Amino acid sequence: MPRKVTLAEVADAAGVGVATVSRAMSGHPDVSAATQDRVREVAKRLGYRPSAAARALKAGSYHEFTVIVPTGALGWWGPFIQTAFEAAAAEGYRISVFPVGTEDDAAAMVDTLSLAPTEGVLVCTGVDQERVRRACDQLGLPVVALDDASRDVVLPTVAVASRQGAAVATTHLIERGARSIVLCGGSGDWYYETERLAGYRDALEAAGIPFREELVIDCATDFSEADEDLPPLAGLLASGVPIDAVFCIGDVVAPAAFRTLRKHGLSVPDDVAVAGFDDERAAVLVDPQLTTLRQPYEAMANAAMDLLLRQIRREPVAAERLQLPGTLIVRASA
Amino acid sequence: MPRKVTLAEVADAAGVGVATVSRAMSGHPDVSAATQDRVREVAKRLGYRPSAAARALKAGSYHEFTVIVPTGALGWWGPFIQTAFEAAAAEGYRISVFPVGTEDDAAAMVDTLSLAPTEGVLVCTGVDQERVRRACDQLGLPVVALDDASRDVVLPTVAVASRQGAAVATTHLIERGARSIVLCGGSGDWYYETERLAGYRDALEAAGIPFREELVIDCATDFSEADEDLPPLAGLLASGVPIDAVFCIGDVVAPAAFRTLRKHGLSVPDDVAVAGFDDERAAVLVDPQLTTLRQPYEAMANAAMDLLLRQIRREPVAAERLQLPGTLIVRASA
DNA sequence: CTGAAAGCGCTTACAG
DNA sequence: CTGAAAGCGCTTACAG
Repeated sequence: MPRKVTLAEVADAAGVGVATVSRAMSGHPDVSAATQDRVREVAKRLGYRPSAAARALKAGSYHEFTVIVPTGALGWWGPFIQTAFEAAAAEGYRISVFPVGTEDDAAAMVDTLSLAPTEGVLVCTGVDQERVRRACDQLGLPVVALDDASRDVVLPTVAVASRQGAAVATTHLIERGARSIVLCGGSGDWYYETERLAGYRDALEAAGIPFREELVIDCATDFSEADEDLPPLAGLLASGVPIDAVFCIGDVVAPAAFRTLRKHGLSVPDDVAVAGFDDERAAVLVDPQLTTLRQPYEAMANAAMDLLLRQIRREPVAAERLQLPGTLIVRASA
Repeated sequence: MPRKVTLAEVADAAGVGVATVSRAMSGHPDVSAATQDRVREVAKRLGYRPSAAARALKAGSYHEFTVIVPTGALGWWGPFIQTAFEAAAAEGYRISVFPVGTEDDAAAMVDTLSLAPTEGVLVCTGVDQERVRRACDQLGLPVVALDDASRDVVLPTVAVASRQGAAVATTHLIERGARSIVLCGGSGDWYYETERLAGYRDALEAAGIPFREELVIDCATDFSEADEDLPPLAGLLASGVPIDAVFCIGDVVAPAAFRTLRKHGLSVPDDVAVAGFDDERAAVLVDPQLTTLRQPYEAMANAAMDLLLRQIRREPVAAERLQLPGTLIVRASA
């Protein structure tokens, strides 16, 4: 491992001034082709690597954004991060992914960020937006949230259109003949939970199917994707209520729902059609594969990057939730 | 968004010199408690955020490592990255995750890295080690690979002990009564494929069960986790060969294997016991949940960080593969 | 206990 | 087309 080579050393070796080396390396038009070639060749031979720190200090800008992602959901964000990465690269920015264990690490995260060479933060989780707002204001750091969970939005926020998406998925189940559709929903604490419930009701209403309270169950409390089964669904099935479809508020609930249905002798999709929401990895791993409402990962990533870049350029951005429509992906489960 | 506040401005506002502010902010013992408090208070009020660039330039070190991860497998690396992140933080290093689309982006990746404020690279994928070696040598950048795929190792490398792990998993199937164990393996191009095949054979031999060529099938060619089923396994079942267990060379193969078995009227684990390798997310999503050999994610992350830090400290590290033992996780599939 | 000054490695007007 | 010099924002001997 050779020690660090500086611009000055390259200049010496090439017999020119540092300014010329700097220009040659950046392809400045004012430098003669011959000099440019020679300098580049020397730089390469010496293993010259420009100091990102010196550059950033000069430019007053790091060209780096930080994306905060909950570790447990890293996979979930795969397609999103890939697009964000490309969108950032197109503007000359790198992306540094910063994994956090839980949402409550937000405070600690911001402390760390105050030392990081970053120009903006993209928070991918339902954090306490108020707290993040204060922390980022304090540091003078632009911030954008990818968040369909927080009720109160005080950050520029990007999300899927939950209500509309849930209606599309539910309507698909209805079109396939379902009438008694269970909603494996949440406890209602989060924004997307109430929105997707509303979308589910919208679809029922549009089809003239009466809403039945007993078909809406809370699968969020104490839920873990590693759970063997889904107790609330098991309870409903044991009660003898006949059902012909299940709409999972998130794909992550589907594997446990499938196991529970199978355990009760119900086959998917013949006895019970199932649809999900997200189109994350779980959707293609279950048997049968899951019909689901795909979140617009690419569009959300582009929108989030745009919101960040606009703040960098000092353009005004509103602290409101931008909701982008998803797409129904039809697979074997419905 | 306020503009950037510098040390000099804080010094002015606090009525002291910049040196004193610098010392006060870093908690230097030579500065009086009164001054320290006052400076800190002013800094906080002004929203002072030290320039990471200026610090890094002064210190000659960024305190940042880059982890290169294939986007498609982001989720797979969740537990690994979390541990790596913590191990790095304990040494005052941040970790920047750099997603790459395919393994062949390695070249492009290194170009980008030459501009990034990083002090070391952790490559999490079976890249062309020769190429990465040359690129990192050129840049004078320490590098460690997490790689159980490459045959030729020219980088300090960390991996799971594949052969031993495969033997443990296969032995477990044998202990559960299996005698005709299919190996859903690979094409043999990669190191872990031959190693896990060897482990499978070790277990058979130890149990006195003859090895049968026809039970080893290639599930790697053209495989995608989104595939409905596993054609090689379907072919084997159609041929009428009786089987009582399946060992999947990676958990990722299990979902398609489960669908194929079910389609052929075979139930898991009653008719066929199944075991996997990795213990990644797929293992808990399938029905029934998968018995599998868990990779030592935490130990691998700690070892990789240690290898990187030793290079930073100019200690010699060998370009060899360190193989760490995994753990059998027993679930319902076997 | 505190401050003035040098210097980390670049880029970019400015002067030739 | 090229170079000497200033300055980005810090930290840290050095001198009080």
